[in-house]
Amino acid sequence: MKNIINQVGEKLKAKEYKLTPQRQQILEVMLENKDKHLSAEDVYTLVKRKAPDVGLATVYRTLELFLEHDIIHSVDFGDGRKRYEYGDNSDRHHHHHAICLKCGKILEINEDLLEELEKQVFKDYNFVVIDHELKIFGYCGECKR
Amino acid sequence: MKNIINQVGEKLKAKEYKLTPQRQQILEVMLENKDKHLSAEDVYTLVKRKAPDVGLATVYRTLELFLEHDIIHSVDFGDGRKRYEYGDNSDRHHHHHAICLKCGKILEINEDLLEELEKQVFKDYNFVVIDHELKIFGYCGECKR
DNA sequence: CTAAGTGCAAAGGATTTGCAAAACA
DNA sequence: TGTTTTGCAAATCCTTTGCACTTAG
Repeated sequence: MKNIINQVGEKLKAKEYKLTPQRQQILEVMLENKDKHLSAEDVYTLVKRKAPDVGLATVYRTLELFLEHDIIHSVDFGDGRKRYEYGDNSDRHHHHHAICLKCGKILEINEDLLEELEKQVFKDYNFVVIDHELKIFGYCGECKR
Repeated sequence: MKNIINQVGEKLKAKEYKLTPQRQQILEVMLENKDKHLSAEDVYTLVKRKAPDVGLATVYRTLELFLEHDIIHSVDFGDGRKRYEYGDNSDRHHHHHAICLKCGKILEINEDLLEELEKQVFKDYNFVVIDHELKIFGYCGECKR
């Protein structure tokens, strides 16, 4: 993980940004929670545990910065807040979410099931697909009866 | 259209709700803009033209009511506000959006391209699909070069 | 040293809510 | 008449911004 932090540090430095302790802590939190979908508030709470002095505004500003540099990406489950995940957008192309309507659990669907569909959209609508975002709603194994 | 308004009126009355003039105006606006994706503010502006006295809160409350009764449904393009369309959720199942990254135009993709995918998600993840929502990002015919 | 980054508190935008007045059934 | 519904304004929630202070490089 140290490795990744350094890599990201280089990535930022290359673009005239500083890798401050706050940014590093926020990055660590994102790395430690790769599988979660953290809201800004969640990140704030987690970072506070390591560094009680960080401000919420810094968290927002840092997430925005990471977003611009494709260090993280954001998803929106329609619950009124953005959620963030470590990893760049190219991952997202092959990574969708199934949201359980009963327990709220979110499954990662890690296949790209939409290649065929993209071709079809191009053919039928003359629309060049760059990215897509798919949310699936239903019942997970535990909640269906 | 009168027809549809009456139908919806019955639908509401059957459930102990009243079809007030305000609600009727809001419904008319939704019907006159089937193809658009109106925000609450948009609806408010349009309704004001017919009935200058309606309040924004009433618009929000009415949209919420219509949503609960499957008269309209909502979509979220991630721009920080909900958007509303006439038609119930069963339409949505066969109705997706392609969003142009350059001009912002939104194309309706009116095919269900995801039947196969639903089967696969059930098989691979033991997840019963009730609904899905697909957003496609890219360049429309006019904007691609 | 000095531009970039920070924390705080205040501002912002979308949506919700409390409440007294108004209106449907 | 008795609930519902309304309009208004205030409140709320998430996010952004202004500003004086601090810090990384």
